[in-house]
Amino acid sequence: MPRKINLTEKIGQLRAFYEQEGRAPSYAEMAELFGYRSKNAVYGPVQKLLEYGYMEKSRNGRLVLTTKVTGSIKLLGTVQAGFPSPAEEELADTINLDEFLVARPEATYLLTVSGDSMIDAGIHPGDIVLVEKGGVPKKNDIVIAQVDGEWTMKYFGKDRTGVYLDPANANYSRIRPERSLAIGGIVKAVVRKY
Amino acid sequence: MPRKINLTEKIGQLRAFYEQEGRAPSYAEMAELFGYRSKNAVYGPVQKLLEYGYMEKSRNGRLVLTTKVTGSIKLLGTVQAGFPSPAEEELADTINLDEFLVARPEATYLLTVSGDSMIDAGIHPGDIVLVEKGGVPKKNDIVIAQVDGEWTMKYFGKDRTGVYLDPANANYSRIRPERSLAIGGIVKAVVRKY
DNA sequence: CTTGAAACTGTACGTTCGTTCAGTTATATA
DNA sequence: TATATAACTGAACGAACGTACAGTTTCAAG
Repeated sequence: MPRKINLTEKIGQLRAFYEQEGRAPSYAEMAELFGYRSKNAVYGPVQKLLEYGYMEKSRNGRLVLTTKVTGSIKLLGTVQAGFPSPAEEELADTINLDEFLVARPEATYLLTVSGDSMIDAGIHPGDIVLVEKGGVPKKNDIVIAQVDGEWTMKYFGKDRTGVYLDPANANYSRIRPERSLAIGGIVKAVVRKY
Repeated sequence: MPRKINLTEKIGQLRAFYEQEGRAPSYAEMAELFGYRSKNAVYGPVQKLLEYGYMEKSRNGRLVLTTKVTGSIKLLGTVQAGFPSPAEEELADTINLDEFLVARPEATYLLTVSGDSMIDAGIHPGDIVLVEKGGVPKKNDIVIAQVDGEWTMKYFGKDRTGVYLDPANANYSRIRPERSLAIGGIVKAVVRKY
């Protein structure tokens, strides 16, 4: 039987290297990083890392680290089921919030929320919304819209009469555009920072 | 007077390269990317890009792109003031949500919220919270805590009697740990994806 | 038009890159 | 203990790398 190679440890070392250098190590650097005396020795582990999606090969043969290594947030397997104990450490992939939240980077921008018209949807003043331009809004999507010249954030809706916009706040009421309606984008995510 | 070089265009080209290759281009690749016939010609622009923080030099002389290029969300200058028109395009740096939200990557993990005990704070079931371990909670911080053996998310508080935990839901009431209290972490951000 | 400064070209050099190959070492199973 | 298998070493190769330098082109100010 072949010897066992500890991938988890190497992933941690790659993570440390990336945090310092901002790039993937070369084969020679990996040899040093992993404690080999020959850079040829890393070909095995690299093959495994490629297979499991921790790195990819760029067009010129150079290696590139993926989100599973470069992401900044640990993804704990037990998160969903219960709360992980603070003692629980080690391994686990990392995730990148951008890739998680942003589908079309070139069409996405941020807005800081002002006003409380969507507060019953859990969107508070000061929150940040990720808005994606160019899509076609469906019923109950939250949209950024310019109604009769004024920008607002509302639930999108449509019926026989036409398009309407609903607030998520009992103090405001449904809006029906009289002259013009422009959709600035669809709200894809809300972020609140404490 | 020297000729003017268009940095904005080059940043866009770098962004496109990074999106495809997942790494920074070499000097030769930059020459091709920017339309120069000599890779020496890129030294000027690179100097500017370094100066303005769009790239950095790694230890071995290789270039590394920064968040301003690799980030996935456009940062529009006019966001705060009004809503940007969908037509508005071009330039502007990009931002990376991870760097924006996560201060200590090695101590941060994600939790999916279950239950409605924090709903009045705009934290709904299914939302994702970023939890940072190891800090000392202050009054009104939202914490993940294990009280008498059970994990909950609550507002943290302290008075003469000791530590207490407040829900953000009128249907629940203040909790005072009777036997044990363990702080699993402090909630640093809330993310909701639609 | 003249001129000077910067942008740009083309070439060269030593280093590091990814890759290959022959040979050695280590270890789990028989 | 013997042995097969994979891990690992060390050396070699052409290609690509970052850097340096001398020379040419470009363009705006005088």
